[in-house]
Amino acid sequence: MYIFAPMKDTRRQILEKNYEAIHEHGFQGLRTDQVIKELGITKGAFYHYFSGKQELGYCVVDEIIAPQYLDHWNQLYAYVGHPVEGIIERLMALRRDIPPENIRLGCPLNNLIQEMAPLDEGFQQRLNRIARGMHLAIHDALARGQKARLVDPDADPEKAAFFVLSTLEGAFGISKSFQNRKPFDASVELLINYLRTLKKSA
Amino acid sequence: MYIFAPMKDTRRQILEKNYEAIHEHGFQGLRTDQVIKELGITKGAFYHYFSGKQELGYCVVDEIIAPQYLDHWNQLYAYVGHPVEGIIERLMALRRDIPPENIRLGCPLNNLIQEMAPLDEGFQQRLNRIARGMHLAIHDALARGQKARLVDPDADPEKAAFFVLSTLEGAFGISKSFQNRKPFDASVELLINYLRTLKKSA
DNA sequence: CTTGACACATACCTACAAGTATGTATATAT
DNA sequence: ATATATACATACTTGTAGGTATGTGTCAAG
Repeated sequence: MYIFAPMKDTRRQILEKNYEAIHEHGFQGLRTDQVIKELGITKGAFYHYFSGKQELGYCVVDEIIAPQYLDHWNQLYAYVGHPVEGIIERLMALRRDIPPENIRLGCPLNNLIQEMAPLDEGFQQRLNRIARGMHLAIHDALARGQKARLVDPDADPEKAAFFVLSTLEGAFGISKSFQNRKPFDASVELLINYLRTLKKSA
Repeated sequence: MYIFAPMKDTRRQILEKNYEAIHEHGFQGLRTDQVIKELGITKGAFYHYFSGKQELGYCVVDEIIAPQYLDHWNQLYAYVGHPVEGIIERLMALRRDIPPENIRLGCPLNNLIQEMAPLDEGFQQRLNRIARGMHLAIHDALARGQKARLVDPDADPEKAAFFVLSTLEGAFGISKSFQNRKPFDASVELLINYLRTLKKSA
């Protein structure tokens, strides 16, 4: 399968550099020629792999952003132990591994949602598919916990999952505004406190 | 002071239409000529009142967005009663009065922060001034509550205020992604539950 | 009554960013 | 050996968004 190596390489490079540029300037602010220059390639290469800017954007979402987020949260399904602790562990992993870049530039997923969701149906659907995947993973974890009588039966897994998502994405946004990770850390900390209250005190 | 009436009118119209357009397309996606056309005016009028697109953006933030948010949250200082109930009341007012438009298009403040904060120092400072104002109002309410022994003394007003802001802005973002107000309502509901736990059970 | 400031209107300019058309080297299949 | 597909490179086109330059009507003050 050597044959496909060079193709995948160039295409992947285009995707990744554009991903970074989108993270920095947003999709509307993305200048494809600029990225092409930085990569030391030409328009020929770009338009050989992508029909245009829009399709490139879709591919960045599908092939770079979606796997990142879904892989992270789908690890909940493999977590052994109290489901609530699983969610907490995912949040702590996030807080631990967050690059300073993401404080300055925010969460790539959140950024794109805020910018593109109302403007482009294709973005909207792709981005919401990711959000739904994250919501489902958290929802399922809590529901499993309830079945196993490990989670407060009065809790509403759907609402709680929305709450977690909102606070998490909001935490990125507020930290970006303050250019400081304190808001992020504080929000995640209090979110974790809330999650602990869902553990059945039995 | 009749003299300034016609001036203020046109300028205000330009500001408000552009505010709406920014809400819809973002600042980078804003097409000033388009708005000029819709208003039935010409470039002469626009550039008479604003030196360019950037200054227009700054004025929209300062003269439309900032007052909206700061007026809302500064009402906390006038609230008589339990400070935590004051915050809850502000959240419920928000949930009650939120136009469907803001579910589709998101929170104008949050949108601009995510889009412009890392791109333009002027936006960053102006937008963060608003966020700091909101944070301060909530922080002060909780601190007053602690002084009056109405709020759990172990609570951290600064962190709690960040938590409220994160969840609230995040709730807008997630609802925008789902094109549905359920995530917003759920997040605000659980946030209110959390705030009640801060009331001293004395 | 005229002079200057204000509040616009009209016409023009131009830089850029997206996209297109076409050429070419290499490799693979037949 | 030749045809065909791949993987790019080069040069060109084109719409447009932001901005400029300049003209004009009105009004108030001196």
